[in-house]
Amino acid sequence: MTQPPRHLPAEQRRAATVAALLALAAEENPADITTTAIARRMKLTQGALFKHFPTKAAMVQAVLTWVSEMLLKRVDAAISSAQSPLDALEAVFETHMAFVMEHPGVPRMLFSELQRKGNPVARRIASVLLQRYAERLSVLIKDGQTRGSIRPDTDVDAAAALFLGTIQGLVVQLMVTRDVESVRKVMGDVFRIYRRGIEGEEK
Amino acid sequence: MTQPPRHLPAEQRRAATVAALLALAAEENPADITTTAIARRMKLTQGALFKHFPTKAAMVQAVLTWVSEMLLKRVDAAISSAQSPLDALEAVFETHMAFVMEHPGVPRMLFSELQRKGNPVARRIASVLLQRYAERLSVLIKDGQTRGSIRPDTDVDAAAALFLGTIQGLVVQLMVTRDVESVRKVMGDVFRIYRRGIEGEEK
DNA sequence: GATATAAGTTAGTAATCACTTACTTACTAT
DNA sequence: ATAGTAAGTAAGTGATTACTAACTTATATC
Repeated sequence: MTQPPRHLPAEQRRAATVAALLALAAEENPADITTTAIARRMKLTQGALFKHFPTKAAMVQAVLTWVSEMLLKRVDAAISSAQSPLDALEAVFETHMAFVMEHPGVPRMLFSELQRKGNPVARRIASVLLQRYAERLSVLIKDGQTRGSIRPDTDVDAAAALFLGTIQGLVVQLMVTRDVESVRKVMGDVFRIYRRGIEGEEK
Repeated sequence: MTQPPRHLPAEQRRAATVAALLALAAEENPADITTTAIARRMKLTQGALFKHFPTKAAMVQAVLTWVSEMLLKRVDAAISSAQSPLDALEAVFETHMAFVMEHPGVPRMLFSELQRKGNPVARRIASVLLQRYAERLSVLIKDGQTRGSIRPDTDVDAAAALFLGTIQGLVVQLMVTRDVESVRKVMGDVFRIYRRGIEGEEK
């Protein structure tokens, strides 16, 4: 057992803080997480955190920035490796669900910050992420329509909103049951229904 | 202008507290709402609240109980007035969306409490609500399958999860944009995609 | 190996939280 | 009318919060 060294370079310590905050967000309401709890998780005193972040809000912002970059990177990779728009949508769905199941704190954190009144910087990061995500979905759906694999009368905004809804519904289920396996089992069927909902007449 | 009387019977005061808490939940993260804020909204001193509720948690529980009763009542009414399972699903969808748009604090409160570690009573109320809701959906979907209006190979749990997802996706959009009109405009199209996803071959 | 500095600890701060207590006001029943 | 009680106020309580200041330890550079 080699425990991590007491002293860590600033950048690594910041990364560790992001990880700790995200791990805690998986367990309790992000709004209830204290700086003391974050420090305890990192086996650090609370004051040490403020050598690396000016405020608690800055820690939250660091998490959201990390999530934004990570998620969009994975989503873009999924899109570019797919053959068709419908395949791309499925790949994005699977990538997103995998990311969420790896990091259950992610949707909770996002949701919590979107609800919040204060900390407009965090709200902005979260809402820009959703905007960019929706933009990519929009492109895929329109592309599918011109290729004929997606029904031309499908409303693009509705299809994008429902795509996020497929994930959200599963996330809610994950939050209630806290059972990753049951979600993993049903997620394929959920996407199949969505796919059928937007699919064109023939393959 | 007749302002409400300073002294209110206990039951009415409790109802007013539920309304105030729900109204505040529409504006900020439910976890950040203080008893002082609730009292201020009711034009009452903070101490007065504790004449009617033993703890703040009890206030939250009262809200969740109110939401549970109200939502299930409306959902059951929608189901019983519908002609077919698919119509019933659409009626439930519209009823639920109407309820959420009337009371934007509802999904936020539910979500917030489902995330929370403590207050297991509130968590239980919320999770029982979702359970009962899912049970009703399950009945409708199975009924539709025996009647042929819903594809027999549709996974019932997946269809129920995605039904909640249709609403969740719109709720998230509502939280981000805070624009009721744009949501109202797109919700019909969203349900149409869902319906198409589970529908049987012919009408 | 001395030294500068980055990283961490300890022990605070004021502000804010849920909740309480002692007292006052309004309503109701006799 | 008066007494009893329900409802509300004012001013607290200790606990907890994010954040800070003074001091200590570790690490890297020359």
